[in-house]
Amino acid sequence: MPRIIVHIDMDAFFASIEVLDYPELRGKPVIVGGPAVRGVVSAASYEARAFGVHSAMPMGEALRRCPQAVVMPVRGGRYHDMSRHIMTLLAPHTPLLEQMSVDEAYLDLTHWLPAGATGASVAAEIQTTIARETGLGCSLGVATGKAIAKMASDLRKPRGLVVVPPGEEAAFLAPLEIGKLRGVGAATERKLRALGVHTIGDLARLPATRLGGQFGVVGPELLALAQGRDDSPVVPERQAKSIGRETTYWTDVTERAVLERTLLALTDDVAESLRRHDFLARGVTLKLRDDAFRTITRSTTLPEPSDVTEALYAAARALLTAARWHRPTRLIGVTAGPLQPAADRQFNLFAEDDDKKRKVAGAIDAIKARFGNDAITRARLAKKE
DNA sequence: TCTGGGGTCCTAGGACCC
DNA sequence: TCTGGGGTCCTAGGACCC
Repeated sequence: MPRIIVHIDMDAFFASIEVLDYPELRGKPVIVGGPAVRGVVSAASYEARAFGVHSAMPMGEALRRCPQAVVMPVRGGRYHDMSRHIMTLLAPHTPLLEQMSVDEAYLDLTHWLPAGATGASVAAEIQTTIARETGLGCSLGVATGKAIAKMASDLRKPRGLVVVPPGEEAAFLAPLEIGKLRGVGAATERKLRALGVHTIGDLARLPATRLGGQFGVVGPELLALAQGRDDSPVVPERQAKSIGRETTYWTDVTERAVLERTLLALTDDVAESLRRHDFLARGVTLKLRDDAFRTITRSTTLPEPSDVTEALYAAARALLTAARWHRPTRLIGVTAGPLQPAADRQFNLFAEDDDKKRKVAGAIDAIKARFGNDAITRARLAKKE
């Protein structure tokens, strides 16, 4: 029996929420994004897209293309709240609901269709419900697999609904540009075009032997997808594997003390997130990017899995020292991972010190939860008045 | 044009063990 | 004296996605 997978993708999500909250923006080109210097576009309204503005574009370029655009800062908390509301509207349709990001989800309706309903009718109902309950538009794709449903939802934005009937997957995909295939980014697109592959249909017709070894395991996977075979499952709850924080400076930094201070603040944030989600990290990765956009990472395994700032920061700082990094720095970041549930914490004679720090950290977390993040901070991070 | 911040997965070499 | 082969873990980098 063919599966019935629905992909839902909110239309210009961040920008649409800004228009919702500030109705005077309706009909205007709206860009949600970071600062004009070193910022990028997070979302653009369709009016802004008409000028060639799209997400991930450097802000300077976006404003050159559309000087009259209204630029709004990113309000992550607001989008997150809206996302949760939308998921509660999707949940009644199936227990097999996989949230992919703040504005995207998959539903597997194969065994959850009400009598007399079809994938298309449920998708249409979802679109209507979301518009009524939130005032926001979304596009949907219905197909026998996730990747194909996603490509379908992408085809007629905004407020589209595209159904790919079972058996018509390959025909649906064939005319699309090769770069539209999920898993084909800039690098793979370049290599495929060099082989004369310009559309998904070109790839589907390519003899497997012509792919050779240059695409690794993804080669056969891309070929299968191009031919319409798409059987990855909808997985409701995925285990997080890492938690990280990074920041780009307004201007490059060379002072070691500044790098360390930022690293401590980022690590503090990561540790708090670990505790909030009941995870222990087995390792730490430091990330640095220089003024020429060259990025390096350095990672290490912790002596004991941990969720306290002191242990994570000691490791991150040691990595910074060992990296012998003296370049002008534009970005610094720290990631904790791989993760394990805190319930797996081993009794350890040497972990008593950690245990005290965890109790202090837990008390601080509680104060932040009650009075806000600014209520308490480390002496080393306190702003000098 | 001058490139954010949050992630996942794959590759490849070397260490280490049996 | 010079040498196998498999398995697993660790680390660094890169491709990709939203």
